[in-house]
Amino acid sequence: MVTSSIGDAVRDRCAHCPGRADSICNVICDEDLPFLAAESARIHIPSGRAFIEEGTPAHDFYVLTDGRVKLFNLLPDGRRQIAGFARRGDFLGLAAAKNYAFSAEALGDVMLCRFSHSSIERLTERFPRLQQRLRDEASRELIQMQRRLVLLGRKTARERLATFLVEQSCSMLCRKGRDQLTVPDGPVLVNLAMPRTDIADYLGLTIETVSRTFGLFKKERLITVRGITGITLLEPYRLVDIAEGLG
Amino acid sequence: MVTSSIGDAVRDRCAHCPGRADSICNVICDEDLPFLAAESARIHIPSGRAFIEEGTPAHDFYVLTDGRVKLFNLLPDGRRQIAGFARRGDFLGLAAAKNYAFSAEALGDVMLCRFSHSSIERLTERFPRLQQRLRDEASRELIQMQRRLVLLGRKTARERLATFLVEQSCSMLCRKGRDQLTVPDGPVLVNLAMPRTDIADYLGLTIETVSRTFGLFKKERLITVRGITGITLLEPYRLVDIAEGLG
DNA sequence: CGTATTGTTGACTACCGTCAAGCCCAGTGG
DNA sequence: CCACTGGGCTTGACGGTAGTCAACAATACG
Repeated sequence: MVTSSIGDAVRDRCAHCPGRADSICNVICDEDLPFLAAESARIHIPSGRAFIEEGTPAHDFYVLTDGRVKLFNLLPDGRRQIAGFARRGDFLGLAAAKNYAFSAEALGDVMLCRFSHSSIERLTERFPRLQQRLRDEASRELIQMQRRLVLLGRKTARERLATFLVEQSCSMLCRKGRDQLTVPDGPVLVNLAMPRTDIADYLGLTIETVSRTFGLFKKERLITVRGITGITLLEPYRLVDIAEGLG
Repeated sequence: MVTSSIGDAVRDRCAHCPGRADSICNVICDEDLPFLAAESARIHIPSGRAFIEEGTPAHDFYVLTDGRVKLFNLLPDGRRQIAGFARRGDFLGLAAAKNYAFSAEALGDVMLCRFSHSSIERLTERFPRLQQRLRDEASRELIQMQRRLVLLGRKTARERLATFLVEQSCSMLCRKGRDQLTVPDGPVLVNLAMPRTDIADYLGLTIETVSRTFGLFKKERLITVRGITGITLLEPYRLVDIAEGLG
């Protein structure tokens, strides 16, 4: 594959995983692509389909190459907690021992790259840097988890929704930047692209509370809403303050 | 070091980290102990002392060789969320990128083994199995985190405290078994060994709610309390049901 | 255009948080 | 030995935030 810049070279290295520049496949040299291809399989998941079920034997890892995925846990009576949303380039399956510790469902159409655990073993043997990448991925997730614990354990509904909006806007603006809550001074358009039930189950609230809190934000001129999923953050910095409990 | 059984051999392998049989040091062969010793430092932390502060540059990993540690995050106004409690054999510092994503404080006297990041690099180069161990450690933590999200996002105060008690009893009974909520049929004695504020901040509740819920459990003959920290679970299986939302 | 699904709004409720008083117990000093 | 003190825990009264239930509106879809 001929490329003109380092950025492109990295991005285009793997035909299976064209996502993030630091995606799993990009620790691998060009000449090894056939080896990589032999160890993975491309999979298409239609919208709404679950493809990992909590408690089932964990045989595979996945790299999300296109679309979005929600990861969640259920209580026996049906209460649901969404642990997070995965995006293009994300690695799925680290939160598993013998069995998966979560369920995963496509949010819209999804393309995945599947690697069996034994494939990953072979790949890490051949590409030691991959081990490091996996550890970094796990660290990144652990950091996010800590923030989510604070959100669910100690924040009010208002703070939770503000956190969510800022988080979403960060992840839209820049893939790498979503780990810190930095936003521009001016208005930001965010496309939530998920129903209210998902927002509620992610924030540990009910859809009614989510709806009411959106209403408050509108009334306070913090956001404007276009349709259902199109949200414009009018004063992102104020939302950041609210998210941190300073608003 | 002369040992009589495989179990002892594994346990005694590392003079620094005598904890779990699968502790970080035990991927290392006997003859390499001097190398390991050169890469780590033993540290004593007195009760109540904080030794990792959220947001500070992350230079080191730690292995907890004795005592207990609480890991937590703070909001600017002082609200605290305890993310978890580390025990002998646990690995600390994976939830960090450039900076630590959490603070850590000794719960009672603590002995640590400190490894700089560069030490870990050298160690993983020399002992590739260590990479695998670190990944496993991260996976284990991620699995726990998922359960904690459900607890904080979707469980009632009653369910949270029941979960906590079962969790604690599991971790007391068997170091490895704490990932599943299996308890004996008969009464179990649990020593909480932490103040109510810590329980509250771990469960996302107030100390008053924790206290009241303990009171309810007593009244329902689910537990008996000796002093402040000595709890006997009279019907562990019923507590498990409550923890899962079935009680 | 009609139906179904999803979202919004309102009235009411309940769980848990807040505030305050009192308790228990350990440690201290008279 | 006992009173005193202080910190952590418990208990009670009250209030607020978010949940529940229900009706209605908006949107999607055939």
